[in-house]
Parts: sequence; structure tokens; C-alpha cells
Amino acid sequence: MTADAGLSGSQEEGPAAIRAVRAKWRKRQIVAAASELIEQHGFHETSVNDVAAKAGVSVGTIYQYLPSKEDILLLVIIDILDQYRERVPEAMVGIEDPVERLLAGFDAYCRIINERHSSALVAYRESKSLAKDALGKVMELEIETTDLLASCVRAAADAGALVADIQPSLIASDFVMLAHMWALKHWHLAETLSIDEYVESQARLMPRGIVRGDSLERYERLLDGPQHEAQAK
Amino acid sequence: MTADAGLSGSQEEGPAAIRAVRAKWRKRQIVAAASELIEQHGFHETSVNDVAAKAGVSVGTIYQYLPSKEDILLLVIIDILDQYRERVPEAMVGIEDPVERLLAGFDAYCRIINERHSSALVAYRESKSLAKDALGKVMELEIETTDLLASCVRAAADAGALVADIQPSLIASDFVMLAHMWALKHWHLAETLSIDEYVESQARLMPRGIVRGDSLERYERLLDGPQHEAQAK
Amino acid sequence: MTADAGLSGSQEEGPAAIRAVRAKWRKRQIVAAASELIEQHGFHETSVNDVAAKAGVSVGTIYQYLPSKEDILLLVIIDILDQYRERVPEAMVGIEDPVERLLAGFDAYCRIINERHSSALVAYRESKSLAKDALGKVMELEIETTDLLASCVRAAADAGALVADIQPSLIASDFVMLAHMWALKHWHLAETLSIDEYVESQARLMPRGIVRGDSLERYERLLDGPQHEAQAK
Amino acid sequence: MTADAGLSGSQEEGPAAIRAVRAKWRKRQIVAAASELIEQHGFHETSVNDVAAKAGVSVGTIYQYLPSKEDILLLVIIDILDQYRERVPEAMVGIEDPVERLLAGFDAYCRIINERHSSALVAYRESKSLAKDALGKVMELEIETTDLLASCVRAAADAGALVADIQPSLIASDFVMLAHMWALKHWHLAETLSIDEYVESQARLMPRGIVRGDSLERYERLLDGPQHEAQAK
DNA sequence: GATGAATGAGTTTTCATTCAT
DNA sequence: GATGAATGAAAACTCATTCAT
Repeated sequence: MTADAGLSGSQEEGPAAIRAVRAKWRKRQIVAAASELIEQHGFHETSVNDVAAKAGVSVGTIYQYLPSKEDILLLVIIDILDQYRERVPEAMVGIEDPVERLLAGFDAYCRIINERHSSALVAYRESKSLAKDALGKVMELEIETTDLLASCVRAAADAGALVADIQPSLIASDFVMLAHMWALKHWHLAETLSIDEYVESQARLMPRGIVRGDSLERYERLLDGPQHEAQAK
Repeated sequence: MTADAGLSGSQEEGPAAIRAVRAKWRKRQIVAAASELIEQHGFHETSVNDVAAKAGVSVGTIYQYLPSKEDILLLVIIDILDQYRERVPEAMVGIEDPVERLLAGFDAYCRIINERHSSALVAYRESKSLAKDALGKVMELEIETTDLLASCVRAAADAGALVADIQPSLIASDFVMLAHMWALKHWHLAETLSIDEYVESQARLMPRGIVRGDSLERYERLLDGPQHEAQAK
Repeated sequence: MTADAGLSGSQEEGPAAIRAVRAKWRKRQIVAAASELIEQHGFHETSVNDVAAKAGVSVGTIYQYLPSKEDILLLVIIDILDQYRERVPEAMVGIEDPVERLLAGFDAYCRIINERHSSALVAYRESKSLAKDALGKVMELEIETTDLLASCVRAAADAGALVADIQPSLIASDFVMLAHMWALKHWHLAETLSIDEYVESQARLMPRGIVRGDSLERYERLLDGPQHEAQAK
Repeated sequence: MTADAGLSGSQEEGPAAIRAVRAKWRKRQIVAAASELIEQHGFHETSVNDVAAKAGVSVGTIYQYLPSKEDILLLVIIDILDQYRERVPEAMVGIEDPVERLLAGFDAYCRIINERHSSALVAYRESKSLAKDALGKVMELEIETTDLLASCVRAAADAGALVADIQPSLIASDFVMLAHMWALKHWHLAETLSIDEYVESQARLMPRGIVRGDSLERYERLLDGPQHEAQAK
């Protein structure tokens, strides 16, 4: 508690606070520019000068806020992973049935990726360029994201709603993979499918694959949802 | 980027034939060295000199047979894609039932990826570094591989064995994605699953998701195969 | 490069006087911080930001009082040269005999260097980084310092106490050089000699080398002073 | 012994030998250019591109033979130290009397420095820019050179020719320092002295300071050599 | 007067590519 | 055909200096 605690708002104050806010703003500026460029051309093909130009700042400014080019990449990757961590749980909140919750989470996951599919790609493609410990952090966050869905799977399994012969953690990974797939194979899938169709299709396939026959009818509504014509491509 | 960038030669005679054979041999030498290095360190972290040293030739020799560094990458990527094109059909040959054929293809796909999961990763990670037309060629080959499985799905659908609302090409892509997943998430999956367990699990999940209830019993043998305990991780 | 780059001010009054005193204080602050850093890491390895941080001021403040980084260096160098100019004459005052006066000056010279041997080194090492005219000023001050001793030598020569075949100015330079040597070769000499032993040894050697045989006995007391064992290293 | 030992000259042969010779030649080229530039402008003011331009090669070539800019400096410094190690002993060979030998060594030392006084300066000024172990190597070489003279002093002392209270290693250091002085104070000394006069003066001063009175006459020839007028500057 | 964020020229270093041998 | 020394454009990063607050 500082002497002028009575004057302070909810957070801190003074130069340190100003600096913190500015740093946040600058980093956002830099990450936004970097995201776009890296998504488009790849990490190695994007120079720090390019990022600076795109962000409308000087190289010097970038290095004032981020110690190395690698840290730019790390921020870009963490940025999208943070989206998952924020918005996926948000979409699942208040849904009782674990399978429905799982599908709601999957839906949210896919939507985020649809909005920022090139960012999602960056996370896949360029993680290799990170140093050991940064890579470790990214992996941790990825596992954390998978666990958002894994907990639903486990809840459903505990409720006896799932087939017994597939690991819950693998099922969760499958869902995550299929969400990422929208980014990874976007160039191919988007030719014939909208994101809505994609999510629906996967959201019909997966429950059939994992829910026990005797529980399936409970989800019939989901599985027969607003059917699109299955175009035989 | 040459049109015939592959490792395959034709069977003429005379000096031209000699040249062709030599070229094939050299390219193999170079690709073998490059694969290993790129898988381990990434494309941009691997220099042409490194490749030359590893291959036991001079840089000059590399440039005699490949016009640019990018072409080395293209060859490495095509190398693994060729594996798919060769060995997946091989595994499916002679199997009548389309679903069984599909699963045999999936199994083969996963085995190849298990053997060379870092090569498979390279195809994902580094494709971005290819020029437009080379990338196009890679995509073509990828589609070709997917189509190997898609034809089975279509056959099964035509035979009325599948649920009505699926899109065969998407299902094929799902299978391909789940095969690739063994490479992409190997760092995580391999902690709790062997390749056998992985393939079996996915080969149980997917048919349940797509085969019509009344046809399912036909595949019971497959679906209940040598069951591993589903460890709740 | 200002003409009056030194730390000394004049004694006016009013706002100008205030400014002058402040300038003096600020410069002292800056030079103190810079000295320490430059001595330790060298001029080029020391950034203006480092100096600012060490001095507890902002870079802006430094540039308010000194027009360039080079001027910081100039001040640091002048600082030690000013020490010589102040304290060497102080040590010689009141000593009649020119040879004794010379040795007293040499002794003082060595003591200053012993106290601040890294500053003394800076003057040697980093002078090159000064612009022409600043370098000129430093050389001037160095000559001035040498002249402090040269006048004694000349007095002794005029009194006929010295051998005739060596230039007095060279003798003075030799003394200065041997004083500086304690800084330049400190890493080596300090292993086997204390500053006291060093000064005594040189103060025995030099007179024997320059005083005429028939005058030598006058200085026997000096030459046989509190002898330390001559360790054959 | 290789199979073709009969064909080989005195050294090795083949590509390795060619490379070795080329490397030596290139390094000489680079060091020559770097010496000149560093002597003139200082190490930090000299860019690798400057060196390349001066040497008439590309930057790439420099880095093919030297792993970093620092190594260029190290080579420049070692180059002059090697001169001392070669030519000083050469000058002393065959001289019986230890004092005469010492003076011959000192003379050679001074001549080398006179020829390359700016190189000698570089060794002083820029050593600080070397990394720990490189600096260690330089110090070692410096000590080695000093020891060349120290052994003469010790021989003279053992023969009873010197005053009792001297430390041979310090005397040797004094000689070395006075040789270096010709480089360090060249800007000042060269105004009034030629190198010949300088060496003679010091070679008169020092023996008087260390040789016992009863042995001095033996060196009268040296001490009264081709006397120059001692100009009172 | 004091601050320190912003600037961008300049530095070291790498590496794909060429070409004389 | 094979070699590998030479090239130089381009990249990441630093830091003296400025100027709006």
C-alpha cells in the first residue's frame, strides 16, 4: 500500500503503470503485424525490419519491447493459444451434459481457428524455431487446451456414456486435431465445405464413434441436426 | 524448379542413360542427407554446405543436380509422399470389402508415418518454404494420397454400408489427418500409446462413426480386435 | 567539443552562476559513473545508457550537459590528468634539491596512479577515440604533466649534477613512463612488488643512471634507503 | 609415411597442404590490411567491411579464414609479439657478456618497435577487446619476451656485475617498457630524437643505473659511444 | 530542467550460389 | 563431372542521439 493509496484506482499508478500499459500496447502492435507477415510468408522469410515497417514503428522500438526475434514468434503463438484458453471454456460454461459440453467446446475451438486459421498454422509450423524452454511453454499450453476438452470426455466416460475401449485422452486429442485440421487442410477443405458444415459433420461423426449405443439416442437431436446435403464430391 | 524433380528415371540408353542413372544416384544421396538434417534441425537451420558434408559431396555437385536449395526440400517432401503413394495401395490390394480396405490403407499410412515421423513433419512444417508451383505439386500428391482412401469410402457409401449424411472426401481427409496426427502429436501421444494401440483405437472409433448400425456387426471382428485396456490417463 | 570541457567553474552570480554550479555537479556525477564503467569495460563497451543508469540520471540529462559520448571520455581523461597537475606540484613544494624534488614528484605521480590505475589506463587506451582537437588538448596536458618533472631535471642539469649526454626532457619522460608503467604492467608487476617497493626500486635506479659520479654521494641516503631484500625472482 | 613418400618434398602434399598455404597467405593479407586500419583508426572504429575492402577481398572470405572480428585483432597483436620473439633472440645470439647481450636485445626490441610502432600501439590499446583466453595468450607472449631480457640481467647479476639491490625481473620490465615507450610517446619523442639517439640514450642511462661501479669501466666504450649533443630542449 | 521512448544508421555475421581449376 | 574458395546481399541486433512531454 503506497501513501497515496486513496488516490489510486483499481490498479497501480505512476510511471510504472504507464510503462506497463504502453508495453502492452506496443507488444500488441508488434504481434499483430508479425502475425500477418509470418502467417503469409513464414517466420524465416519475415525479417524484423518487415515487421517494424508493417507495425509502423522502427526496429529499435521492437527491440525495446522484445529481446529477440524469437520472442516475437513466441508471442504470436501464445496469442492464439490464449484465445483457446479463454473462449473455449466460455462456450462450455453452464452446459450440464458432458457430451454436449464437449461438442460446444469443439465448436468454439473450430470457430476460433476459422477466424484465425493462419495464426493457428503458425503455431504448428514455426514452433520448431523456438528455443527449448519456449517450446516447452508452448507445449504446456497446448496440453492445457486439450485438457479443456479432455475433462468433458472423462466426465462422460465416468457417467458410463462412452465406449470403454478408447482412451479418453486420445479422444480429446482427436477432437483438438480435427479442430486444427480446419487450419491445416483449409486450402483443401474450404473448397467444398463451409465452417458450419465442417463442424456439423465432425460433430456428428465423433459422437457416433465414441458414445455407447444405448446412450446414443439421447443425442439424436444433435446427430440429425440441420442436415446439409451430403455432396458426393 | 524442374518439372521432373522426382527421383525416378527413365530407361533410355547411351550417354544420356548414364547421365540419368548418375543423376538418380546423386539425388538419392543428397535427399538422404538432407532428410536427416532437415528433420532434425529444420529447413532454414540446415545449410547447403551441411547437406553436402553429410552427403559426402561438394556443394558444387549438389548444384549440378538441383538448381536451388528449395529443390532439395521439394525432393525430401516428395520422397515421403511417394512412400504413401507406393505402400498404401500395396496394403489395400486384394481386399474386397471397402471398409476393410479403408482400414488396411489407414493402417499402412500410420505405419509409414511411424517409421518416418520426422519426415512427415517436414512435409507439414516446411512446405511453406516452397515456391508456388512446387507447393502446387505437393498439394496434388497429397490429394492423390487422400483419394486412395476416399475411393474406399465412396465404394462403401455406394454399397449402402455408411450412414447417409457423410461426405466421403471429408471422411478420407479425417483418416489422413489422424494418420498424420501420429507425427504431429507424437511428442504427446507416444507417452501413453504404442503405434499399435494408436492405430487400433482410431480404427475402432472411425468405423463406428460412419458405418450404418445394421452393417456394423459385419465389422465386429475388427472393432473388438486384440483389445488393450483403455487406461484412463 | 566545448573549449572549457573541464569540471572547473567560475564564480559569477545570478542565474548564470546557478547554472554553472549545477553543470559542475552534473558533470562530476556523470564522470564518476563513466570512469568506473569505462575503466572496467572499456569505452566502446560502455553505452551512454549504462552511464546514465549508473549515475542515476536519464540519458537526456547527460546530453544536456555534454554534447556527445566522446565528451564524457574527454572529461574522464582530463579528470586524472588534473590529478597529476594538482598533486604532483603539491608534493614537490618546498624541496630545495632538484634531484630530491624530482624523486618526490615521481613518488607522488606513482601514488596517484596506484590509487587510480584503471583511470590511468583509460587515458592510454581510449585517447584514440577522441577527435583531433580533443586529443590535442589531452596531449597538451600530458606534456604539462611531464614538464612538472622536466623542470627539476633541468634545474639539476643546470647545477651540473647530471651526466651531460642525456636530454633532460627524455629523462623526465622516462620518469613519467616508469610511473605509468605501474598502471600499464600492473597485472604483472603487482604479483611480486608492492607500490612502495616499486617506487623505491625505480627511485634508486634512475638517479644512479643520471647523476654524475661526483654528485652521487650526496644522494647516498636516498639510494640506500629502507632497503627491501632483492628477491631474485 | 604415405605410399608416395618418394615424391613428396620436405613438407606434406596434396589438397590439405594447398589449403594450409592458402590459409596462411589469406590470413597475412587480412592481418596486413587490418593492422593498418586498426593502427590508424582503432579496433572499434574499423569495421570488418573496411578490412575486407582494404585487403581486396570480400567479407565472406575473411570469415572463411577467421571466425570472428576479434580473431583478426588477436592475429594482429600476435604478429608483432612474434616479431619480438624472433628477432630479439637473433640479435643476442653469440654475444658473451650479459650486459652487452642485454643491450643488444634492447636495441633490437626498439628497432622492431620503430619499424612498426603503430602495431605496437595496437597491442597496448586494444588488448582489452580480447576475450579472457585470448588475452591470456597475449600476456603469456609478453612475459616470454620480457624473459628474453630478464635472463641476461640474471646472468649479469650472477656474475656479480650488478649492484646488489635490484630485482632482475623488474629491470627487464623497465627495458621492455622503455622500448615500448618509443611507440607510446612517439608523437612526443620523435620531435626531438631519432631512434638512434633514443636507443643510445637509454642504453647509456640504464647500465649506469644497474652496473656496479667497479664493472662500469668495462662498458665505457658502450656508454661513451658516438655521442650526440644533448640538446636542452 | 529532466525524462526516457523512439529512431535508424551501422555493425557483425551467415549462407545460397557461382565459377575457375 | 567434381570441387570448394570466393562472393556479397541480407539478416538480427545495438546504441548514440533527439525531442515531445
